[in-house]
Amino acid sequence: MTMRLPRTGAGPSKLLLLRSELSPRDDDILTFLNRHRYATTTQLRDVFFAEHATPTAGTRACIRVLHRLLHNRLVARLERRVGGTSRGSAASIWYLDAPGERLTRPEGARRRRFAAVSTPFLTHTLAVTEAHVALIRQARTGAVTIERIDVEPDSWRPFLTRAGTSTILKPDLYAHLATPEYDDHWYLEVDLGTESIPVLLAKSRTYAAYRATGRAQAEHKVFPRVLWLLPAQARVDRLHAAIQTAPELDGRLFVCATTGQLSEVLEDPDAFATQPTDPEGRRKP
DNA sequence: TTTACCCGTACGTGATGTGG
DNA sequence: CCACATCACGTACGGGTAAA
Repeated sequence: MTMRLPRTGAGPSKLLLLRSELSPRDDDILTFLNRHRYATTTQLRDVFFAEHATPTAGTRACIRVLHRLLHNRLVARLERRVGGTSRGSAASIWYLDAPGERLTRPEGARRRRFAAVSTPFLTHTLAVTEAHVALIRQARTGAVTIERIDVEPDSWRPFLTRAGTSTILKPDLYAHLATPEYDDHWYLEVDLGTESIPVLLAKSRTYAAYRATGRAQAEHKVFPRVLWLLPAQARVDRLHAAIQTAPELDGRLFVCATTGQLSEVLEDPDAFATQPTDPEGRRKP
């Protein structure tokens, strides 16, 4: 014989109450964290508190809001070094606590946990978040309009290669951007210099194989270009050369740049293309 | 009038980067 | 290797505003 015990902790009614107390901005912050898993205080400030008079004031407001969400157990905080023990700053890293994850979970989706991850995974995840934040900053200048951004796993596309192998294309980000002249479609790959050039070439071949299926062209009208974001110019040059000399890779598909060059790439993609003629991935509207 | 909240400035702390 | 500049995060504090 068993007895029913009353639920402890935050039950559904309490959660509904909390949801009604959240501002639209709170919802946006939680949704952003759900999509990206992790974000630093600065990243959240740049996305959600950019209208403040000064960055400092935005930071202050951002921290205040995050502390309120922290108090409600909607978000939690890692206090870890960004970029390892020797380099990086002591940024706070925010992620969804269990109630916050439940609140933002899409209908029918499985529960996800964000607390315990390896440092390399965390660093890469934050770098992807940073790329998205950089796109938002760029959009705020008026240079481009963000039509759509997909984060993993929404950016994933399972497919069969010509050899019949079941594969999944896994871009870190998919971005559809618009300028007055062009629609630009990008697959973004964020590299932190931790993988060998042959590994990057193998990933590049996956893009080539996916392109051969014609499915992305059907989805987007063009095949998006692949933008490799790399930590240093030397690595840009190495990957650039490796792609150019790989006979099975179409250089028109790939753009290599450092993370800091992202805005310049968006301004003039052809200047960074591995093979500048006959640009792929953009289409006149 | 009191309270709670929002905002911005000044400043301390701790870390990185640089030049000698 | 050290001194110094620089940067980012967070706290302290005070002004402003709207609701109770």
